[in-house]
Amino acid sequence: MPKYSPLPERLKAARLDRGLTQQQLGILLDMDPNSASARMSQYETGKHMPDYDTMKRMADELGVPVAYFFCENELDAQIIKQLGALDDEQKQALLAQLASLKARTPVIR
Amino acid sequence: MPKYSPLPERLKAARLDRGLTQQQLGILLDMDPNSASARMSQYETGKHMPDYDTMKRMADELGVPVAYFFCENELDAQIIKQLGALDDEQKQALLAQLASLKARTPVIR
DNA sequence: AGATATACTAAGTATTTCTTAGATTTCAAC
DNA sequence: GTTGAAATCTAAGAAATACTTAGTATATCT
Repeated sequence: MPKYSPLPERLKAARLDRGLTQQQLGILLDMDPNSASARMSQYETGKHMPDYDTMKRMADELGVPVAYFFCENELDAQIIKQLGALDDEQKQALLAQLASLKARTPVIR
Repeated sequence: MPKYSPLPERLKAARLDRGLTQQQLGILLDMDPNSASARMSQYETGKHMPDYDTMKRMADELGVPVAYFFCENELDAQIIKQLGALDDEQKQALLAQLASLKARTPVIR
């Protein structure tokens, strides 16, 4: 029974970017230090799924949006990760651009 | 005990966009018709959280990425929903634009 | 008011995650 | 290539959560 979710690979990538061990990250998320390692491993191997509150703490600690964990391909993942760096004004401009984009390619002026 | 997640409001918005009742959507997702209504209601009221496989079927049926359910504000939600309409080439261009964007506002040329 | 469609909820059952206690893997130093 | 330590992983019972059932509540017609 292969219960797929993209979270394991996204979580691992974001954790390694920060140079943290599974246990270190778990402890930063206020997990019991005795179970932090096991839990984080279960998440990264896809054995178990964290609840939303845990995902939110992970995301905040790792500097990505929660939505990042649910991107099924690397391209979407990179884009959504970059979104976190934009302010609302920039997001508004981007949205307007996307809305008006039906066949054109976005470019920087 | 307020266990927040953005999924309920996103799910409801996407479902209503499609003009479906909770039960209709549940049945489209292959749920037992006898429990489809109760389950969908529990998701939309935030009582329970669906597993990934269920979220994936919801997303496909409603025409949004799974990541859409995890956007905490309307702006991010709209942007991520629009992302689904882009092909890989357009996404690559967008990513390049975001990567080089540190203070500038994106525009269409 | 009555009928119907839609949404919601309590409670028990079923299923999943979390904790515990270790086993396995990785890897640097010797 | 063996040792030791750090990191990751895993089985199984305890704890928590979702799913099913059966029904209640709410809204909208006629």
